[in-house]
Amino acid sequence: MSDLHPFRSHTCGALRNADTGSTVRLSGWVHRKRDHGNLLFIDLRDHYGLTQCVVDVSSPIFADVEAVRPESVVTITGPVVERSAETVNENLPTGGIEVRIDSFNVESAAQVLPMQVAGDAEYGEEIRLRHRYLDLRREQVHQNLILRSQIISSIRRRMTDQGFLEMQTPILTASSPEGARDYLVPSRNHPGEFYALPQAPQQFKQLLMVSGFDRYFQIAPCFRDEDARADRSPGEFYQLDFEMAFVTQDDVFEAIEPVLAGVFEEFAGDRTVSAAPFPRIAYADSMAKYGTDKPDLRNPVEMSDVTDTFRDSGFKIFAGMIEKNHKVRVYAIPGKGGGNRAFCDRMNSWAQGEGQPGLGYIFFREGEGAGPIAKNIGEDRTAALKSDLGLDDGDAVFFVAGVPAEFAAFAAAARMKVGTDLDLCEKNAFRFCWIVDFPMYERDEETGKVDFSHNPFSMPQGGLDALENEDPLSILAYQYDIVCNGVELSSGAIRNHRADIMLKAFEIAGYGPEVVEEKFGGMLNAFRYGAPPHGGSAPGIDRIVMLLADEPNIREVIAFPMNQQAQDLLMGAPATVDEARLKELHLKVVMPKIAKTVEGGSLADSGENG
RNA sequence: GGGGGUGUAGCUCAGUUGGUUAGAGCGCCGGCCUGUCACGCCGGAGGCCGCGGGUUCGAGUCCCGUCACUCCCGCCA
Repeated sequence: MSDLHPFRSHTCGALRNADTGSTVRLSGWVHRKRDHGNLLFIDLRDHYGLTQCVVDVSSPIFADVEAVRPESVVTITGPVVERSAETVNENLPTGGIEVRIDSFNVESAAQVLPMQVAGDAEYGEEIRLRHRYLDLRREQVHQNLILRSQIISSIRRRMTDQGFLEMQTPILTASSPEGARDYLVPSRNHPGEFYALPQAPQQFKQLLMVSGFDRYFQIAPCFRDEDARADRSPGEFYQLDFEMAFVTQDDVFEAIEPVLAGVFEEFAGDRTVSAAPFPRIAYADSMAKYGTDKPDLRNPVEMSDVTDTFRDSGFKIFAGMIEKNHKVRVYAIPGKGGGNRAFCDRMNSWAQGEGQPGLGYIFFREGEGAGPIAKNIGEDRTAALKSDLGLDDGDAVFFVAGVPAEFAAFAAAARMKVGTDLDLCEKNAFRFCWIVDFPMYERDEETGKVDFSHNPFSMPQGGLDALENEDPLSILAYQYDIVCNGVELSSGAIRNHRADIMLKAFEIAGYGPEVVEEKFGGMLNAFRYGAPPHGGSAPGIDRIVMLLADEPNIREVIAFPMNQQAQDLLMGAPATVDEARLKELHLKVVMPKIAKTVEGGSLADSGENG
């Protein structure tokens, strides 16, 4: 017995009937205790599994075992015993055997737990994050993190196999051009100056291309000081950041499609995955068909423009809108199998709940269209709609009208509502697509100013010539997103590698050369000494894991996430620091003045003594 | 910065029209139990009903404010 390892000869998932008779040592957490008074079972758990251990009252250590609390860490030594036929547990890989507890050592006793590890009770975010080490012992999150590790390994292998070099770029750096707020780090040696944590390694990876490395990737931490969402981790997240030299947009797609398709296939289980090449959808087409640039292609419903059907029609609301404003369009959302008044009414009241005046519809039965709109536009137009949209008796069609940019979000939601409520969506599938041909610029509706619609470092289609001679708002960029099941996994671009084109591109957005030189001078200069045409992308690692783990919240696939207020409840971050540290960093804290009404309506002084 | 939801025992939640002593399950403590695997049975402890104000004879419940958490919009690839 003394020749056994001090902690374990086997893991808790290892023992089988063939081990019967051997003396083993196991260490792990007390998962469950079943105390029968004179007979006691412990399910001992470690990373690898569960093993039932047993002791009865005849043993001198019975009282010790009886006293141990769940989640204490213990070491158990004893013989492996085959279970009798009636007591075999088919649900456990180790269920054919049990370990008789001959010696029992408590390595670390657990206090009463704030949350239980065994079982599948639901706990609030706050308690889970505050005691994340307990939460991470639980089956599901533990499995998610194993999956995350395997996915990242798989990605690394696939990228390396394709000739990409994994390289590291600085964490303490200067502000990058992503457009989000930076996290700043004060400099001790340079009073009044700050480093920024990278929002993405954007400029560095481009500089690596200028340096001649040809194919780079990194599982890159990215930092953005913006508010969180269920699918957006606060503060920091990881991207599969990659860049390639001497490539066209198609070359980038061909390089990354097999990586993503391969990773998804490897971990999809019985779910199906789009085969490469993924469909490529122009931004404008995506907005017209799906109302969004992140279409969920599991939903087969596609919208179409039926403005002409309503122009000068008897349905005066739409006809009037069309006449008044040439930008107004009417989109049809077909609903296969939704051709009954109950469903159409339900959609209509859903739309009202969304803040819309309602949702117009026609449904088809007994060879004709029913509902107020059908009556108003007449039989001929109704019949034409039916055949143009490929609808049959038993189907419905819904209409949204207005300026497309304004109703897109609602139309997209209505499309998804129709698809899910009529059970039209594909299940157990990952459907990828590329969204391409994003506009280079957009007009800010409030200021009227033309600005970059995406990353300012994208190459405009048509190059310098387009920038000099075309309406900026009509210029497209070599800018693309990859979308899976309605989740935007990444955006990327063929970059602008020419200083002259870049200066012109910024000029159109209202930034003079001095601004560009000041903010991006390093990269601009690099482009003046021979830069290869290059491009890349950066799929979000957390979102890939989230999709494959089938989790609705990104915090379920991150080991130690912050809460929605970007606080780490476990480590206590952010936190105040000593005055001495502030002084060293040449910082002085000015607290916000919070106007707080107290009894007499006077101001509290809580903000004054920071 | 804005909107919705939630806040009651260590945890998850119930709590009627405002009504007298605020409940359940899990956990915890004690007792019984030698084949359980969500063990079972009996008993017990445990409450600033988020906090502050108000209405009322009376507030977990109604009103105002505030804080926290969460989801969404803004923001953000």
